Parts: sequence; structure tokens; C-alpha cells
Amino acid sequence: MGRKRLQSDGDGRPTVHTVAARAGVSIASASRVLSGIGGSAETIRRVREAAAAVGYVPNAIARSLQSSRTDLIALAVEDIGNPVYVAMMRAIEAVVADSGRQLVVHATGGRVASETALLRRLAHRYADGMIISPIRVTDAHLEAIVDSPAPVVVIGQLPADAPVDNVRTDSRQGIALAVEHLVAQGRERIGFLNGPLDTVPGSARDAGFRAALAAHGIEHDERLVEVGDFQYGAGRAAAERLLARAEPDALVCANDLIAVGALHALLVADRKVPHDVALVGMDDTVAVQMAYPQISSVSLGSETRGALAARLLLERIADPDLPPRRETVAPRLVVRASSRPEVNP
Amino acid sequence: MGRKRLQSDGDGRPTVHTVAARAGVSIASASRVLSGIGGSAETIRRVREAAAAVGYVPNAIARSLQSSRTDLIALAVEDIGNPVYVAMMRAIEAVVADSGRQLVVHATGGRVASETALLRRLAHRYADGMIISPIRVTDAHLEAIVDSPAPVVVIGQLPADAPVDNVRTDSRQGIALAVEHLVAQGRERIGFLNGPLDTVPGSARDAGFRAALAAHGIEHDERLVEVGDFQYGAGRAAAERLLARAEPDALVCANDLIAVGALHALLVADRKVPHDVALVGMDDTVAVQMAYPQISSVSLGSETRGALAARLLLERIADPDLPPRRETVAPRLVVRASSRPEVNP
DNA sequence: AAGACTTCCGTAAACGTTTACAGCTACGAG
DNA sequence: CTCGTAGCTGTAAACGTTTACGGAAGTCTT
Repeated sequence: MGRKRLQSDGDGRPTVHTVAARAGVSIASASRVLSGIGGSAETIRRVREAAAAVGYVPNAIARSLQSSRTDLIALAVEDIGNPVYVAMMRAIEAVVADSGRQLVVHATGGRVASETALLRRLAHRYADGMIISPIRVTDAHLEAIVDSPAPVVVIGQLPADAPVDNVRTDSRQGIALAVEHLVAQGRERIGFLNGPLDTVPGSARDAGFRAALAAHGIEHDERLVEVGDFQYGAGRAAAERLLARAEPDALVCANDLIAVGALHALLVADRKVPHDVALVGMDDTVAVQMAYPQISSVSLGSETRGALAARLLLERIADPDLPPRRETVAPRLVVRASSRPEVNP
Repeated sequence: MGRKRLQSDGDGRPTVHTVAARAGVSIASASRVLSGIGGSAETIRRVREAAAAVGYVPNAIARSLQSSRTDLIALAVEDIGNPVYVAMMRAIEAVVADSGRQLVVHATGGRVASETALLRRLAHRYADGMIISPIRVTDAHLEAIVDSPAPVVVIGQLPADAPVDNVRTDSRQGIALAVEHLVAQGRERIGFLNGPLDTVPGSARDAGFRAALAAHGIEHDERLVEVGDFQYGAGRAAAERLLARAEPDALVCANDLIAVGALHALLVADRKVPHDVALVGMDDTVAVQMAYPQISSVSLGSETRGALAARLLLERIADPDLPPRRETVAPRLVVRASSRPEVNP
């Protein structure tokens, strides 16, 4: 028999043509039965039987081309190993999987070029939409997001007038919660371990710390502030530097990894936590729950923000004409042993 | 002008037809120029110009349909929040991104049904291949993997004769390394905190522990063994139970989360680590590096295994006729303060 | 100067699906 | 008995791309 290399060819994976031929119906009828719309009882039976017999499974790509949907959702974060992004990713994955879609992850390394490149690639329609959590927001970002032909939801701070779906939290207020909690305990020399000031979270937290001190009539003392990366090692080193030159009775940390690093620096320096120095982190990730003593932390609702962002995105995909929305998740202080003297760790 | 609703229609996103029309060439020429094969200097110039003018960006789906490639790689793990899978995912993402592809992640929750369902969905060709790390391996798994029309690489133990690309480690030997290290220090009552015995890692580690004890002529003492989940809380609880009835001078833990839990149980029980009790974990994740004191751990090369699996998969995609391959990553003990008395943490 | 070769181009088919449209049959109403 | 309607069905076009094939034009060899 001549190999005509037609769709209904014998070898290769079965297509709707194969099924139709075997069932003795047209591809239209086969397709209708397989998508569950219409067909006489007899046709349905024959098509179902044929499909089962040849092990037919529809081709997702061809379907996508027709419907211009991929059922994929992209997520772009700086580092998929950072616990706060892991928490977000988990929450997002759950929502996305619930909607029958799948999650594509990208690690951008925080590079602006790589993030804008991803946004441009979205135009290829490889995904139905994207959730992005940029650590720095440049004009290039904003432009790429606004111009994107596919829906984008941003997790993080954006200019107030940006017409972009946006989930944010108020880390300034989060820092205020931490400071307030420490002041209420009579702490007077509150240190601050921050991340880079040229990042969105770093600058917000810096502003929050200054405002919170002012609100309680405490003077801002440069010697009680250190800046490093948002990492364990950097936090530990920053705490060591700070302890070498000052005597804080409390430390506020810009994220949990810094807080764990600070805890270890304190233990090495033989400061009792919380007796000598109270400690508060930020993000409320597993990192502080698995520290000993457990570290108090300001929850910025990573899971909530992730889930919310995913839902916003799904809603916008369903209805692209929605007005831009902005959701804010309130920070919440979770008090643990590291800042609660009266409780035995 | 009548709206003919053709591909080269004015509205909507530009396609290769739009570009071709604007450049005054056929779609074939346009496509060739855009894929960088052939074309006269003049044609190339005109097409490039037209593409830039209309902001043409190729449609990934249509290209996939034609080439039957999606440039997506799927990864299925039990829980994308577990640090050992996070480490793997990071390594895999790096290799996958390097090859110009993207990573689709799935959290299976360890459910066999959900894993086999994913493997079946692979038949839809939504991804070019899959890396899966099942925590339990059933016949249903094996069948689904072998039957899969798209390449699959398994991270984890498989029956020796399974014709499947496979990256494994030897956690039996890993446990042996830990026991040997402790015995060499003169530890005599070595406890063991394991995960569920009906999982692949759980049973392998149990066998490894028994063999290692036997190799050193130590009797297996039920009272020094506890079983729980592979989680922090379960590990802490298991350690508490064990400490309540026995006096170990060392603890081997089946993974790092259990080890961190055990560390905290030991600190609460006022046992000095490592003086009273030496502690060794397994997987060598950030969890033990961020503990205080830092915990020794047997590295099973999560990153290496992830990267290796990704490379095996890419190679098989490039050449489906390769014979099934099996790579083994040797375990390696990383000694830290929790089992090195002489060093100041 | 004629044939062989090369280079470039356009037509059209193909990937596998969904779906608008029209034709067919069967049935009930008048 | 005829006509309108309803329900199925098949044909064919469409989604946007790549590519086999044949024709046209130009270059080189003899």
C-alpha cells in the first residue's frame, strides 16, 4: 500500500481523523462527540468506542491554535528558592491547578532585561497570562506590562496611576507593627537590618522604620541600622557588624532570612533572645517557624497575595474588559518566642 | 470594504500574512526570512522592515503545531514547598532555561492517581517531556511511564529492569556514611528518626540503617527508632517520644526537616548538641545550614540529580532512540557543628 | 551559445482541531 | 399529501506557521 502520509495514516498517534474513520463518521461528528456537544445515540456510541479502541487523546496544541488559549499561566519571580516566593508559588499553583490550568515558572534573577524579555515573549501567546513580582520596578517594566497583549498581574508596589491589576501589601505598616510591639515592651534601642535601598521592598521598609520611630518619638540612630542583602548570610554579617558597635535591645529585620541570620549572630555573641535582644522578622515564612527559638514575624500574607493574584488573573482572562483592580493585603504581626519574654520557648 | 475575516485582516495581531502583504512578498518568503533561512538581500530587508513596522511576533502555538514541539518541560513533584524539591526545581529550571525552554511545575501531593493522570496528559503533547520524582512507585506508575508517548525521566529508585531514564542516589549508603561517621566518634547508642516505611525513601533508609549497624556489630534496638512524616513537626514529635524512653548519644535523621525538628527537641530537653547527642540529617538543604548549631547532613546531590535529569531528558528529546540510561549520584557527608565536637559552632 | 547548476520565489499542502453552513432525513401540523 | 421544522451529519474553512515542490531567472562551464 502506498504511503500517502495523510492525517488518517496508520502509524503515528491517532487523531480525530483516525477515530472518525474507524467509527465510520466524519471528523466533524467525531469532534462533536469528543467535545460532548451533539450527536445521535448511535454516533456517540461508535465514536466513543473507536476513540477508546485506538487510545485517542486530543492534541492540546491544535486545540490551542483553534481556541487561542493555552491553559498555561506564567509566574515570574526573582528566585524560586526564596521561601517567600515558594509560599506564593504554592498558593498560586493551587488556584491555577484548580482552574484546570498549569503553571509555568520563570526565575528572573531580578534582572530587568530578563523580566521585560519574558513580558515580550508573552506576546507569542505561550501562556494565557502572567503573574510577575518584580523586585525593582523600572519604566521599562511598566511600559512592557501596559503594552502586553496578554493579561498581567503584578504582585508588589506600583505607581498609583498604573492601569495594571495589582496585589500589594503595606510593608511600611508592617514595620510599624513590629516597632509598636517592641516599644510596648519597653524596648528603647531598636535596631534595623534592611535589604538594599534601591529595591522596592528595601526602600519601603526603610521609610516605614523611620516613620514608626518618629511616631513613637524615638530618634533615628544611624548606628542601629545596617543594610545588606535579603539573605541569611548577609543578615548574619549585618547583625555582627551592628553588634560590634552598638547595644540594641531589639532588632527589626526586613525579612525572615535576615532574621534567622541575626538570631545566629546573637546566639554567637551570647545575647539572650528575647531577654537581652528581642527579634522580629518579616514575611512569616517557614524559616522563622523552624528557627529556635521561634522568631516573631510580620506576615505580609504571601499565600494570600499569591492566591489573590491568581484569582485576579483568572478573572481578567475570563473578562478582559474589567477595569484595573488593586487589592491590598494588610500585614499582621505573629508573635513568637523571640519577642515574647514571658513565654518559655 | 467588506470584512472578509481573512488572516491578513487589518485588525487583530499581525501574522506572517500581514508582514508578507506589507513587504509585497509571499508568506513563504516572509516565513523564510523570519526563520533566518534564505532570501535575497532585498527580500530580507523588506520583510524585516515590515515585521518591525507592524510589531510582528510569531505565534508559538502555530509553530508548535507545525513542529510538534512545545519547548516546555514538565516537572512533577510531591510538594513544591519541600526544600529538597525546591533545590531540584532550581537546578532543573536553570538547565531548562539554558536550552531555551520553559518549566511547567505540578504539585502532585504524592497521590498516585494525580501522577498517572499527569503522565496521561503528557500524551496530549502539552510538553516535550517530563521529569517526575514519585515518592511511591506503583505498577500503575511504571506502566504509565513506559507507555508514555513523550520522554519521561524519573528521579528516584526504580526496579532494575525498568526501561526508563532514571537518576538515582543511594540513600542506603548515605545512611551508612552517617552511621560510620558517628561510630568513628565513639557514639554507641545511635538513634534513628525515619519517615514512613511504605515510601521508597523511607524503606531504603530503614534498610540502610539496619545494614550499617550490622556492619559495625551494633545490635538494632527498636527503642532507638522512631517513625513519622518527613516533616519538621513530625520530626520534633518523634524525637520527643524517643528521648522520653531512651538515651541516645547520636541521632540519624531521614531528612533535614526531621533533623531540624529533632534539634529543637534536643534543645528543649536540654541535651547539648553535639556534646550529649550528635545529630546528622539527610539531603543537605538550606534547612540545616540555617539551623543553629548548623547540622551535619548527608548530601544526596539534589541539585546534581535535578540538573542531570534535565540533561538526560533534553538528550532524549534530541534523540529518542537512545538506550535507557541510569545515572547514580553518590551520597556525600557534609560535617557541621552538630556532629563535630571539637569545632566551636 | 547552449546546457547544467544555483538561487530565489510563490503556490499549496500540512500540522490537528473546531465550527459555520448547508444538505439530508424524519416527523408532526395543516 | 404537502410543507415547515428539528435534529444530525458531512464538507470545508479557519487558526498561523513551516516546508516540499516546481518554475523562473541568473551564473557558470564547455
